[in-house]
Amino acid sequence: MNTESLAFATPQESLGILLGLVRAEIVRAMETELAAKGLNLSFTQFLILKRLARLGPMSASELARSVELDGGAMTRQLDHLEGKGYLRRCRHEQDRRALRIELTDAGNALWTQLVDCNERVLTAAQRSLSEAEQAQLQDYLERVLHALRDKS
Amino acid sequence: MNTESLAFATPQESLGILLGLVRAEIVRAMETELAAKGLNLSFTQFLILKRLARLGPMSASELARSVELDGGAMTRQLDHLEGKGYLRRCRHEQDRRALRIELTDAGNALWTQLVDCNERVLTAAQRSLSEAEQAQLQDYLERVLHALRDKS
DNA sequence: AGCATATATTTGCCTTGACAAATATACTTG
DNA sequence: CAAGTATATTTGTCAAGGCAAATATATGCT
Repeated sequence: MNTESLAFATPQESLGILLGLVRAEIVRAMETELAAKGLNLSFTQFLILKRLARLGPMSASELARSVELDGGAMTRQLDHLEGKGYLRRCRHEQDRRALRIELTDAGNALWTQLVDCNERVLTAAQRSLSEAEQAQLQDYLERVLHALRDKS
Repeated sequence: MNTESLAFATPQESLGILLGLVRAEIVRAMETELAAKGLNLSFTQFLILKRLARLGPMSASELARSVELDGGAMTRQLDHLEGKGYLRRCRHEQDRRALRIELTDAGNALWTQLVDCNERVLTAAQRSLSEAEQAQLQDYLERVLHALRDKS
């Protein structure tokens, strides 16, 4: 180039941008890991599977809320994941409006692979932070989140 | 509800999700602030204007890289912002392929309003963190970012 | 100079996610 | 119980962004 106005990188970013950059890198890294295993999953799909694996069966809207995904978008992701055979839409016993989304055996099997990817990426991302610092980072982020949500 | 399986909130989220949640809240808050001032700007557009105001004129692709936005998407955002009269596409003196994007007077005037919104949102977001903690959060995030980028 | 390669911008195509409307149930109150 | 309101899921529509192809320049090498 010429003017050498290095606009890239991260020169004292404001929080909003910085968060976006970090998140984008994590998403990218995760999807790369997944692709390396021959898995064709988006980060969103990974999150959905993670929730189900961690918290067990739940309704589509609970799932949507927990991942901050729109209900409509969730319906379509469920279509994909059900199509791939990783989960099942069952009837909800107490509420006939709702579904009970549960992992299939294939879904559970898949999860064991995903744990791995997840682990590797998070470890790599935080490798320059001590255990204490990692905990602190998490704490700070949670406090920021609460501050934004409770506009008290 | 029934089962009370509180899947919402933020019970020990992994970094990826947490970052997404925080960022989403910041974006939401910023756009709300903007709308409150009668401004119809997306967070992305805000970022573009911010870059130009802070770093001065630069090419479209420098701008795109610095906001982590795809080149094609940038072209379209520039269309919008130029249409609203906030910026101008000029010829780049040294490189006839490139553009020199610069703020118009209206764009600079707008920026003085945006600084305000930006300030308010970031202050609110970090209000439960001390100055020292805010700096530390920034530092941690930058370290994570570097760790992810330099896969050394 | 001639050619191959790299970069800047634009455009077309496609996917994702937000929002709103439609439908089916649930819940709440008079 | 009936009416009104709230919630769950699905579908249509739209805007935003990623990717690839097209075009115009630049740059580097021979």
